[in-house]
Amino acid sequence: MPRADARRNLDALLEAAKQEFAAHGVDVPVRAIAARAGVGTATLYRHFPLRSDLIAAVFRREIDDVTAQATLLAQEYDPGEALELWARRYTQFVATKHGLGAALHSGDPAYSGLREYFEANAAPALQHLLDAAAEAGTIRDDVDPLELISAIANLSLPAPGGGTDRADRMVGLLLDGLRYGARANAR
Amino acid sequence: MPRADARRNLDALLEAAKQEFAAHGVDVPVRAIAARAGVGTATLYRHFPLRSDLIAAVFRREIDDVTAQATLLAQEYDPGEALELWARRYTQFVATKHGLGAALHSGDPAYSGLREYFEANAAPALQHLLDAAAEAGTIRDDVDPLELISAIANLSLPAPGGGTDRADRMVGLLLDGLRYGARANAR
DNA sequence: TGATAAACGGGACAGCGTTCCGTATAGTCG
DNA sequence: CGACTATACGGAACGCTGTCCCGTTTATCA
Repeated sequence: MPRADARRNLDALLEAAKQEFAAHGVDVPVRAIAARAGVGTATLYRHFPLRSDLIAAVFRREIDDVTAQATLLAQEYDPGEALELWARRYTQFVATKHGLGAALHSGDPAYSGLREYFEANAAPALQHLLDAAAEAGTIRDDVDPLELISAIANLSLPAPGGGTDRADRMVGLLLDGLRYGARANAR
Repeated sequence: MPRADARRNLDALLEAAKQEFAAHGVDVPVRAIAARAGVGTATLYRHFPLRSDLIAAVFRREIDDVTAQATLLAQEYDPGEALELWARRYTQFVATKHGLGAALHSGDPAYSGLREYFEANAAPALQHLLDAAAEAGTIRDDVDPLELISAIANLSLPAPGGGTDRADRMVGLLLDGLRYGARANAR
């Protein structure tokens, strides 16, 4: 069992990192995170040997949030509606967390674990939404959740030019594509 | 008129940077680029006041290459074929130049000029291909080249998991989507 | 309460982007 | 052809980064 202060500091670091990332991006210096958490840099590095480990841990938390929302929406809304709502939130999620997409696509092996975690958790949650909607007949049933989630993520990458309008339009188009073959089971 | 040695060094720097970027990614140290070019770091910084300026200059060159290929293909192939071929090469281009997509989407104002250059040059070249193909009746005529080029780029971002298979499949799907409404002019 | 393993803070180190400044040289003019 | 000068040069210096080290503090438990 870890010492109580160690656990306190770990929580403080995760929270401080989340705030600093939101305020100044993932490139914020580690010292700033440690300072906000009220600990020394060595304490940070004891819990997260690499800077990327801390980033991964924070994003893992946020992936958990998104996953949880999927199952929540599935319980409270009609299948088709739940899928639509979740896609919208996911778009917002990716567009907001500026570093996430970049980290997942960086190819840096430091984030391969994060990618696997993402695929292992978010994909099944989406699969559940897709299955329910397909059974209700509102969408086609031949889409791979991993490819769909990846496509949504790519389309949601923040375009420096404008707001999230473009992403919303593209994702809407994608969802219409899902509805296109509903019940028809056409290739 | 600039001094002859200055121009020589500028060319050497661009070539060295291109090679270093290809070999070690865009995060390669400035000193390594200067060393390969056989100049001091100050010389590099005199020509490119910011590191990002050098990156932008190299990518500008490569954007020129892609743009030139579009007009070249338009002369040598049927409209539909030229579009297909160019899309394939563009996919390869984005997938290979690991830093390009990240730079264009980073939101870093240092690259906003690069983005504008890209849009000002590549988009018209693609527009030309699209117009020709639309006139030949092989594709629909209601697509914005900027959105299409952006979508292709996003779908072509290298997926850390596998090769370019996924990107090829997604882009192929997109092109099929273009062909879908050909001559029908259906919304 | 005192022993001790666990955890701590902050300074040290190497490497990065960027700047400074004394030196060398390409281009020009007598 | 040779000297003069603006231009360009190299490399050391600076500040900041991620990461590591080590002497000190503290939570835990007999």
